[in-house]
Amino acid sequence: MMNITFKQLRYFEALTRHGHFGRAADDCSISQPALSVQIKELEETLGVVLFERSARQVRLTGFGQEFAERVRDILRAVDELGDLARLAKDRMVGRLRIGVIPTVAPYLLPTLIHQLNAVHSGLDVHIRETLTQKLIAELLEGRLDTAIVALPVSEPGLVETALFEEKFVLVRSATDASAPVPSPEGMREMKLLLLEEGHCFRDQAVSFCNFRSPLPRDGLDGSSLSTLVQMVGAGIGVTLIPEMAVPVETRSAPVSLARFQGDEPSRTIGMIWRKTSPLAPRLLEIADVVRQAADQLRQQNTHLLPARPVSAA
Amino acid sequence: MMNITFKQLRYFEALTRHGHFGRAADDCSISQPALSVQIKELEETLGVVLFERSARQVRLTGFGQEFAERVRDILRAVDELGDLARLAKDRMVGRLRIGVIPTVAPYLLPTLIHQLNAVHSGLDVHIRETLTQKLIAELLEGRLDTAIVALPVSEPGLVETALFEEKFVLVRSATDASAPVPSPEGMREMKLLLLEEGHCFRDQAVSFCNFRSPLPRDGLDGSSLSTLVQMVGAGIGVTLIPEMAVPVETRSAPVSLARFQGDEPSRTIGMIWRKTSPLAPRLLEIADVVRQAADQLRQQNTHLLPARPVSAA
DNA sequence: TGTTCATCATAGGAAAAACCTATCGGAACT
DNA sequence: AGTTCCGATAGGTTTTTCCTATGATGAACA
Repeated sequence: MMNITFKQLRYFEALTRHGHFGRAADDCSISQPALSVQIKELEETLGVVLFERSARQVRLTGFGQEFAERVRDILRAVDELGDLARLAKDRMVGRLRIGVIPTVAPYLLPTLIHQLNAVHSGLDVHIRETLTQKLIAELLEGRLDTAIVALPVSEPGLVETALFEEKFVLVRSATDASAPVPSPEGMREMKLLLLEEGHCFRDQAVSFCNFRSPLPRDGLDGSSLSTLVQMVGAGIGVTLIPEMAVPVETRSAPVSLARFQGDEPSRTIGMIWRKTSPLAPRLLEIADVVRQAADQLRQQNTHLLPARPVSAA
Repeated sequence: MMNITFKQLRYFEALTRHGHFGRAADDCSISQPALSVQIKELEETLGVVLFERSARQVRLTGFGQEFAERVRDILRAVDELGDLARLAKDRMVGRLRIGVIPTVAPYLLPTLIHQLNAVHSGLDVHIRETLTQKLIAELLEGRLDTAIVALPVSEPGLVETALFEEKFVLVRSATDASAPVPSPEGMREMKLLLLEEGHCFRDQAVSFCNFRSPLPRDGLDGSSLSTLVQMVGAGIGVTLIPEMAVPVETRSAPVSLARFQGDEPSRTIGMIWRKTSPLAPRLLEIADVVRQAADQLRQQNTHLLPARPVSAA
């Protein structure tokens, strides 16, 4: 036997309102016979008569009344589906799950979240802070919509877009403030404090110093940039941090900052998401917001950063 | 633009369950392309992408998840419509509004309601007791499903079916118990107590006695059979009541009963409903139940009724 | 690195459903 | 009786849905 269709319920509802086949049909912009047939088919499908037709009027049966109440609820729910979609289409709406690496999150997020709320109010932002590898895994599993990491990630299945570049600065004990800035090679002679394994920033720092073989483990890896800077302030060694971390991390420790000469070390921060993500257009907009947030941060912080020494050239 | 259809929602729901176009299509007993097309059409109607398709898996988007929850609710509600109808079809169910005239209601209803509950449990019986004219009006307005009245009513738009016939018996003061039973003509010499205007039973009594002109109003019309019998017991006059009323009404008054000789007065009680009523088949069943109830009443009461005097013939 | 496999999308024609115009039939009003 | 109103029915047309066949793409495999 036939199935109940949505049209039938719409026609049924119109007929309950008008109590008249012709007028209900007009209301539905179809001919009267079309409506008659659909109502009849609905009744046959149900096996129950919904209307009592007399020459004078069309009236709901007892069952029809009960039926009509439920139908109204259903039609309203379906209309709401459309509304929901229309809203989701216009303003960006719903959950947006963003992953961020630990060496970026604490510095970028306050500004970023503020901007996101301003530009896309109604967006429900969820943040996940963890290492790049986990972010990529969660992204691929569909548990994140996008992630902010250091590029490149070169993961097939993901696309990446650059957001900004950030240079690394040298953090030394305050007492070393006037000492010459070492070259990358010179760094090898110094006690360089690094983040734990798994942080991409660790690898970036190591790569800059051209260490060839695995570093001797000395048990001094820090779990955050904050820890590293505190250790430097205690005179244990030197470290690198990204520009963006400067205002937050160097405020409360007796350290001095220095830029490198020549090619300064740096990394590119970017956004990644699944190639197949239907959010892609939205994510491009989000990426713009992130760029603006980073710009804003940079401008606020310029005065805190050390001037770049003029190269000897 | 297209409208959302139930098919689309059904297909959508299947796809959320299987996460695989081919298997979902199987589940819906259609081909994979048919399902693909419908899902795509749904997405286009909404203007929102519901699924993220990758080579490995088909996953709901954030919006899709929200959408899916609502869709599930809607589909369940639609299925319940079918269930509701199936129930209504099988056992007789829902409201049944019965009107009954006052000279029948008090005697028939206790037994009838009991029987109805026994035979059609789940039937929600509403009773309305009032005069025939009002019953007919309410029936025509659709505020009653059927009525139990004295036939004929001869109302175009209504059909009638006979239920049972009931004879009228004479109620006299207990002191008149051995007096001869008067003929219809003899009744005219006696003080006959009647119900108020509007009761069909009044007209039936008057008609039996062959009164030609309007009766002189003497302010003694009773509002119920019970009142009339009490008045008879007080020696004010005589009256007629239907057999069915005997057990209830003559228990507590000093009156005697007598049957008439020759053609006993009587009336036919029947059921009426709108010609157009879709309940007609059900009402025929109900009518049978009423007949059974009346039979049962008659059997219970035989011993209380006076024997019919042998005609002089 | 090319091949195969799995999976979803697209195309074109066929089947089914929905619709429209015209007409019938019954009830009510004149 | 004639007329009007209104819903049901019939026949043919348009629209929608579906199926088979095939394309396209990315993943797994050799």
